[in-house]
This record gives sequence, structure tokens and C-alpha cells, in this order.
Amino acid sequence: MEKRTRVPEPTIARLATYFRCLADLSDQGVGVVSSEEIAFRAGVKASQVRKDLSYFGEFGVQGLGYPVPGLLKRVASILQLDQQHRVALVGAGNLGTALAGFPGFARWNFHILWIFDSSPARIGQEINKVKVEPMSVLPRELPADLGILAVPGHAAEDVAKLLVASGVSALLNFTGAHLHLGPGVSVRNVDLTHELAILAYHAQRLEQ
Amino acid sequence: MEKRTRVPEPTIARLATYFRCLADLSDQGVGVVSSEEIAFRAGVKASQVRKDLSYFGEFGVQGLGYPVPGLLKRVASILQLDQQHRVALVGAGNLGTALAGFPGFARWNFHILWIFDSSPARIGQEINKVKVEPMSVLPRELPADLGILAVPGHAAEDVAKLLVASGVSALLNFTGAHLHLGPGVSVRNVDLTHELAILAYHAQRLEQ
DNA sequence: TAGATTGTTAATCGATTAACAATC
DNA sequence: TAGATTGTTAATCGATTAACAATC
Repeated sequence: MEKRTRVPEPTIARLATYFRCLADLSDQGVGVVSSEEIAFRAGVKASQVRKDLSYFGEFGVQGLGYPVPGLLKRVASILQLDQQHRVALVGAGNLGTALAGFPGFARWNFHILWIFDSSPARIGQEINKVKVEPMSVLPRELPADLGILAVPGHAAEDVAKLLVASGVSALLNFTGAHLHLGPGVSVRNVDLTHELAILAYHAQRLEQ
Repeated sequence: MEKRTRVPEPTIARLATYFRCLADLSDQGVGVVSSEEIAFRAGVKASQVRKDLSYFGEFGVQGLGYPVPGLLKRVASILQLDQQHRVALVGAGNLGTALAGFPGFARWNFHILWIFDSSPARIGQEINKVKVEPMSVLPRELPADLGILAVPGHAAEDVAKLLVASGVSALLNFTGAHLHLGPGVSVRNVDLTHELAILAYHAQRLEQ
């Protein structure tokens, strides 16, 4: 086992993919799986799977493969998916509302427990059993580890700072704005228009 | 200018970020901008900006910077954002409905013109002025270049193939499933639970 | 002209992949 | 034992960055 090398970010992202594959295999009652099979399902190379897992320990049996239940548990534990996560959502517009009701979150142990918005029309409404609170109560000590930003781009940075001041240490940012935050906060940017733009670029090249 | 080297995928993704920065600058009436300033707004290095742009030509003036209107137009043209895009959406659940009404899409010239779903409860409904059609009409020749997959994971691959058979050459995949499609189709995967899992991993490390 | 900033090269960095010894 | 597959090393590949000559 490799000792405490920094784990590459792409490895973490792939681990989530492996988790999903392993959960499927587990549902199907498969007991042991090879890196080759995981790789095929995840769309990567087998050596990549082995390398990724090796950052965290030795989970396989030579000549045989990986015991599915054991590996599933270990990957879940690495990604903290064996724990309940409390999530604060800011922005109860179109997208925020959809995110609040997204069934995939609960299945992965992510629970949106707070929703904030600045629009009087939305404050007080209930979305998925959570009451929308005014943004003006922020910052407020929140026992949440994760935050989701679904506000307009121009408000992004200010709201991000309020969430961080409320105790959130990782943010999922849907605003498209680049956040200038300190090194103590982890950010993942999801920009839906960017994704379509990238596809538009490729579609044009594929049409020729 | 570099000649016809393959453009790295991360470069294309950053181009979308630059586009947004340039649009902001243009709105503010800024006439000329340096790679340094673009880089700061986009959260990258200045040399990265210059390198990225150099794949497509020379757009700057030495000693001065880049003329904002000109560069904005060029980047828009590279990403095909100067053209209307017709998008087919499959899956009118929680997420699909939110996507259909996402105002960012229209602003970037992406128009969802078709919505398909298999649930009788949803078929015939109107979402954002588009009538939901039964999935059973697919495949059908669609003058669409882009497709969005917002169906449950187990249906993902079948639906993807129907869209491809309908003429779509690029897919935005929200299902979390890995799609085994040929090389003639471009796919971007957006997996919201994966994003939260990655953040959960980092949040744990930041808390120590 | 002096100062500034581009475009491009070459060096660096980091991630992916192939290969294979270890071993079940 | 023979066959299979892991864990790990070393080679490859590709992307980022620094540096600087070109030039406005």
C-alpha cells in the first residue's frame, strides 16, 4: 500500500463511480468482482481501478478479485457515504427546488435540512417538508457540513461567504460564478450552460 | 498560431468560463482586457489563458491586451454560442422539469424544443410552453443537435440510443449511469450525487 | 523610446497506462 | 500445480506553467 501520497482529485471522482457500480453488483448478489469488470462498468481501464484503490489500501485477493460487500463498505467509508450528511441549500428558485426534491440525494445519505431564499414570495413556503427561511438570518451556526449554492451569479460570492461563516466547509456551486474563497473551503462547480456549450463545440465537429 | 493540434478538453471547458467573464466585461463597457485580468476572474493562471486562446488563433495586441468585443465574438463562435441550439429533453421528473425552465439555457442560445416522458401522468402536460410527448414516439427524426438525459439510471442507455437514432450527436447525461455509446457521440456526465460525495470526502479532511 | 503584454517554446508537473512480480 | 488477478513500479502521455523573445 502506498503511504500518504496526496490522492489525485480525479481518483476521488472515480471512486464515486465505483461506488455506484459496486452497489449495483451488490444488489445483483454478486460476491466477487475483478478490476476488469469494475473498469468496464465505469468506463475506465482496469489498471486505473487498481491504482485508484491502492491509494487507500489493499482490498483485493490475488487471483480472485475484490469481495463486493467488503469493497463497497470501504469505498463508502472513504467517501463518507456511510454517514448522514446535513446540507444547507441557498436559493429556492427553479433549480434549487428541484435539488431539494432530488431523490438521489437521500439515497446517498445527503439530507437537505435548511433552505434559504431572499424572495418574500418564497419565504415560509415548504419544499419537501423543509420551510424556506429568509437569507437575512445568515450567518447562523448551522450543524451542516455541505452547502449548495443555487442563487443568481451576482449573489454567489456573498452567499458563499455567509455559508462558510455559518460553518459549512464544502460547497456545491451552481451559479457559474468563480468563487474567490480561502483554502479552507472545498468547492465543486457545476455549470449547466457550460456543459451545453462544451457539447455544442463537439456536436459541430461531429457533424462534419 | 499553433496549427491543428488537438485541443485539450479542459481548454474547451475553460473557454466557456472565459466567455462568461468576457460577457461581464462587455456589459461593464470594458474595451480591452489582459490575460492577467481574465485569469483572475476565471480562477486560472494568465499563461493558461493565453495558451488556451492560442489553439484558435491570435486575438490579442502585444503590450495592450485583448479587445473585449472581438474576443467575445470569437469565443462565442468557437463554442457555437452565436447559433441557436435545439435541444431534446427526455425525462420530465423533478430535475427534467427544472432544466426545462432553467433561464440560463435560453440566455446562452439553448432552446429545449422537445420533452419526452414515459409516464402517462406527465404526457400531454405543458412545461415552459412545450408539450410533453410519449417516449414511445422515439426514435423520430429530430432537428436537434443536443439531448439531455434526465431519466432514471436503469433506463439511461436505452434512451440514449433512441436519442442518437433520432439524430442527436451530443448528450448531457444526468443519470449517473455510464453510457456505452460509439465514438460518434459526445457525452458529458453530470452526476449531482457524485459531486456531493466528492465534497463529503474533502469536508471530512478539512474538519481535522 | 520605455513599458507592457502577447504568443510560443521548453520545462515541469501530475495523471494514466502497461507491464510484471507477487501470490491466492 | 496451473491459472488468474492483484498491487506496484516504471514508462508514457498530456496538460500546466514559467520564461522570454517578439512587438505593439
